[in-house]
Amino acid sequence: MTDTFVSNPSFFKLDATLKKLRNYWQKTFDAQQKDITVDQWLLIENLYKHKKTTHNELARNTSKDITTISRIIELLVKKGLVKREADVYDRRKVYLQLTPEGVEKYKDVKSLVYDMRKIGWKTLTEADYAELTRILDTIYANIP
Amino acid sequence: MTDTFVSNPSFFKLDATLKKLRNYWQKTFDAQQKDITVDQWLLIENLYKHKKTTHNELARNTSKDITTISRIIELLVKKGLVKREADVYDRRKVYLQLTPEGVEKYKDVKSLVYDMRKIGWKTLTEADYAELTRILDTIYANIP
DNA sequence: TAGCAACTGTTGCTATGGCAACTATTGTTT
DNA sequence: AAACAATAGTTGCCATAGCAACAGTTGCTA
Repeated sequence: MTDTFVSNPSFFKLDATLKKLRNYWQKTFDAQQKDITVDQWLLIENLYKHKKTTHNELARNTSKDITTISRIIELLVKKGLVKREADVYDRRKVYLQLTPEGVEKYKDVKSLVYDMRKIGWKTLTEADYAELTRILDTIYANIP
Repeated sequence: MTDTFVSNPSFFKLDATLKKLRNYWQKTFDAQQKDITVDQWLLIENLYKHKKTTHNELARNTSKDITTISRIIELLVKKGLVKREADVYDRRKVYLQLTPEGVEKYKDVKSLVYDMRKIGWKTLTEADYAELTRILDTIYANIP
C-alpha cells in the first residue's frame, strides 16, 4: 500500500455520498408528503420485515444506537405507525410492531424508495454492487 | 440491472461503515486526549491545507451545511484553534485560519489519523481504493 | 435468600445535519 | 438615489448520534 491513498479522503467521500443520498431521499419524501424522515423509514422497513422485535434487536439490525432507536420509536408511536407491547414473561422487554397504519405507510413509501435506489445505481452494474459491498464489508471488518 | 441489488441495502451499508469509522476515530481521539471531534478534525485539516478560507468555501470543501460550519467554527474559536478575520473590502466576509495552536493541533493529530486510515485499508489494495472511489463518485453523480 | 451482576430501556447532555427566517452588506436596476 | 435582488453569515427549531447516568427487572451465586 502506497502513501497515496492512505492520505486520500475516503472518509470524506463516504460521508459526502451518504449525505447526498440522504438528502435526495428526504426531499423526495417531503415532495410527496410522506411525513417521515429517512431514518424513520429505515425503522419502518425493518419492522415490516421482522414483524415483532425489541429495541435492542432493532438497534443491532439498523446499526443505530439504542438511545436513538428509543427516540425514533417514540416519534413513530406518536404518529400512530408503531405499537409497543410489553413482554409477559420478561417485564424489562418491550416488543415493537407496526400498526395497520404503519403497514400502510410501508407499502405507500416502498416503491418510492425502490425507484430512488434504481436512480442511484442507474449507470452501475451488478458487479459494481458486489465490489462496493465487498470493499465496505472489508473496511468494516478491519476496524477494531 | 436486476431486481436483486436495487432492493439491497447499500444505503444501510454506507451508513454502518461510516458510523463504525467515525466511532473508531472518535474513541482514538478521546483515548489520546486530543479534545476534538471527528468533524472538528476535518475542518482543521481543511484549514491547514487552504490556509485562509471563508465559511462558504469551507462548506463546499467539506460537504457540510454552512450552518454546521458556523457552529463548529464557533467551537474551534472557543478552543483557540481558529481565528476569524473580517475582510477589509467586503464586510460580509469573514476569513478563517488556524491559530498557532491550531497548527500545533493539526501536526499533533495528523499521524494518528494517518495510522487509522492505514488500519481501515490494511487488507485492501490500491485497485480497491480506485474502485471504491469510482463507484461512490458514480453514485454521487447519478443523484439529482 | 440476600446481594450483586447483567440486562432493557429512558433521560440528560453535547455535537452534527438541514431547513427557514433573520441581519447586515453589497450589487443591480430603473 | 431608491428599490430591489443577491450574498455572507447567524440563530431557532427539530432530528439523529453517542456517551453517561439512571430505574427497573431478572439471573446468578455465595
